[in-house]
Amino acid sequence: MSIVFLRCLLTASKTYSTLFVNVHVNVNGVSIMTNSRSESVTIVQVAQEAGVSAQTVSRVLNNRPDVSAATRERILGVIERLNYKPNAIARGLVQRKTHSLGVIAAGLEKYGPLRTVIGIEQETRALGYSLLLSLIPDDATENQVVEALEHLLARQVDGVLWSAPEIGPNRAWLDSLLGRLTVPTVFMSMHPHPAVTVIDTDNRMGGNLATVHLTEQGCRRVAHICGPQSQWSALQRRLGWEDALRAVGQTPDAALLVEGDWTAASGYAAIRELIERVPDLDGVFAGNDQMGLGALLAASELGIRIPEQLAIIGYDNIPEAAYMQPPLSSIRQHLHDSGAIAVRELIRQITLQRAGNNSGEGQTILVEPDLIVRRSSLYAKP
Amino acid sequence: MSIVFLRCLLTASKTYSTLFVNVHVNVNGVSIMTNSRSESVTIVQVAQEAGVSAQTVSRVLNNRPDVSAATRERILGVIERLNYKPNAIARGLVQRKTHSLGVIAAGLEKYGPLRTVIGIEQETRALGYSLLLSLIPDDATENQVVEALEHLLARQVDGVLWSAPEIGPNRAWLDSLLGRLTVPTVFMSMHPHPAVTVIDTDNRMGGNLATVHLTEQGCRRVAHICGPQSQWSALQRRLGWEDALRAVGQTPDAALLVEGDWTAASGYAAIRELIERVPDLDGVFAGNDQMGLGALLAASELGIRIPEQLAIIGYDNIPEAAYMQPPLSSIRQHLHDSGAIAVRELIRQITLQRAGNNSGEGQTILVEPDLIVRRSSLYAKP
DNA sequence: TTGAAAGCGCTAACAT
DNA sequence: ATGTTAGCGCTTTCAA
Repeated sequence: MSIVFLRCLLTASKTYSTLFVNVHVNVNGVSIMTNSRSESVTIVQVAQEAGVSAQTVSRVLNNRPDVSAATRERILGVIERLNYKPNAIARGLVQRKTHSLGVIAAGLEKYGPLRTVIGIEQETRALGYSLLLSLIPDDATENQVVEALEHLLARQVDGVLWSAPEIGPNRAWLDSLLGRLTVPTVFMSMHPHPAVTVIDTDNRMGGNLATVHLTEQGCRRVAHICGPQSQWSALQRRLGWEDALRAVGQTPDAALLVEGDWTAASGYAAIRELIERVPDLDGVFAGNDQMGLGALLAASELGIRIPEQLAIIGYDNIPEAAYMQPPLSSIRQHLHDSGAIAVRELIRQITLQRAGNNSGEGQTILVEPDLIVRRSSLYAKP
Repeated sequence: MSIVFLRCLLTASKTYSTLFVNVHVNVNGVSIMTNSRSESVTIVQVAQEAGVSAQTVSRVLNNRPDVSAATRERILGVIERLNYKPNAIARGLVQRKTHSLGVIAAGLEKYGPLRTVIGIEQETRALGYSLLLSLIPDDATENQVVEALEHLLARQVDGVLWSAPEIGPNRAWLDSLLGRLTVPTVFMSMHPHPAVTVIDTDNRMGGNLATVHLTEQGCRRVAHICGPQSQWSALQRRLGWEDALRAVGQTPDAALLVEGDWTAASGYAAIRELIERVPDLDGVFAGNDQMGLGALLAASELGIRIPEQLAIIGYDNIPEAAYMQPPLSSIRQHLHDSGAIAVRELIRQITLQRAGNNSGEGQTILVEPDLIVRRSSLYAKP
């Protein structure tokens, strides 16, 4: 057994081949035979061993009723003894159904997309399906997207979960995509579209909840640090903010809006910008909690007391929000649930389609978020 | 198109079926035929269309040299025209190689495991493989683990990446697992073992780096908030802490050690505990940045100035660390790289095994972390 | 350079 | 209740 230590050379390019390898330690000649190249057991071998035809074994495997109890017992015994496991690939080929779903996701380093994918995975497995994961960059080119999709389709996934942010209002792009979707597909973030099913959280409602909360605290100049406006969810949150301002008779002011990129760094920069632009700023709705964190630090460095002078609320309700200084109010989404709902909806569509009931009609389901109040938003109206 | 709004009933159980459904809006009868149930194109159809046999098409698909340029061109044209995509399932069945890898992962809600999986996914796709994702709980039972594994193996993955924390020092459990691993497997976190390949970051070195940094700042009473000691990485970080204390002539004191569960909440609680136990505490090495965040808040609430009175360092170097109050020093790991390295190593082993060179010998590769100094650890020795 | 035959492991459809 | 036949879409092997 040898132990090798690697030190990454960060100034060089990021690929493995350019890593500086530093061998430190011992080789010792232990050699345990792990797994001999044993050919795996097939249904025919089980059948022979049990003295029946492969078909009968297949019936047992698929829990068909038309097998005598005695035969079933005997076959189950042989299966156990030979440690036989059905080959899902072969089964998928003949049934034209692989019992696998593909998910195209982006931005897993962010809380929302990640939780959604985790919810998707758990429901997928709970329902007996496998999940093929395909990650694309947030700003993926059409080529990258198509490649990721073709990859999943070549694997004969039974359905696709589209968990990447919609890129811009590019309807043409979407249409080209829809043409390639030869299997049922559910989108996780997308403007409602008559031909597609969308399961999402209600970002506009969430943005509204956050902003109304601030105005109710007495804030009169509420800014918004929004996410990239090319992304549907970020756009909706901003509209929710505007709705809330209009509800108190204000016209959303461009000076109150700064676009960030979801990172704490961008939230930090946004506050410095806003403070300069808007001297009487008294509330900030950050489009996510990371940007909220950056806002908290910037305010602290500028000597602004949160929440007495400036109320701040984030979005996502990440676990860390409760431990920021001060603890950050936020909007909780039910991402895990919406991932699970999407999987169920997708499998429902797969089943329907197989039964020939292909409606072709899209449905949009929006899961409602809720407000979590912590100290950062308890503005003390002067 | 209908839009449905869902409000989650959190007091009820978490399953979809118990969600309270609230239908708000419009149905409109747009019905676009998305994808007709077109049977997909097969190699035989391409062959007929091109006036050749299926084998010749196969040769073109697999870039075999023994096809005349003219025939190749013609076939490629037909493939393009019919929009033919080879069926990877059928190919996998006959070749006994699916070009897919399975990853068993846990704890994706934590930064480290997530980045590792992202690294794995990217390298997997870059090398032309698919990735099947199987998540298990951090404290998975043997049954859950076996089920997840069997699931992947039934799908005929060519190899497995084990990215779940080793649970306890249970060698018997590992042996039972190894017996089931009928395909090459690489572990991401595991004590070195002669029969398995392990790609990991050097957590002991990291723990040591963190602690040495604190002692070099002049801290004399350095506590450690460790992760669950049943997990290999947490255990190694603790040993690194002990190494560093011994290096300055101290004997690690049980009073200086508190076990957390990686959450900010546990870091928060740990500081309150430590302050009570150790009045002259002057340094804390938190086993990850979330616990470090909790520690920062607790210290702040107790009126302890960081770093002047108490130096704190975390681990993982999450992006948010730079925006904590004060910015949190940390240990950066090259998780993305180690994920990528693991994939390469796994595919190497798959290739070797197919060539008959099954060494059966394990190798351990440790990627070295490095220290990131920010304000939280700049202790001012009294 | 190309084609015909066989078969990967399994199940659907029809036998009996 | 059980077996036989055929074939999913592709590649391998061998022959031409």
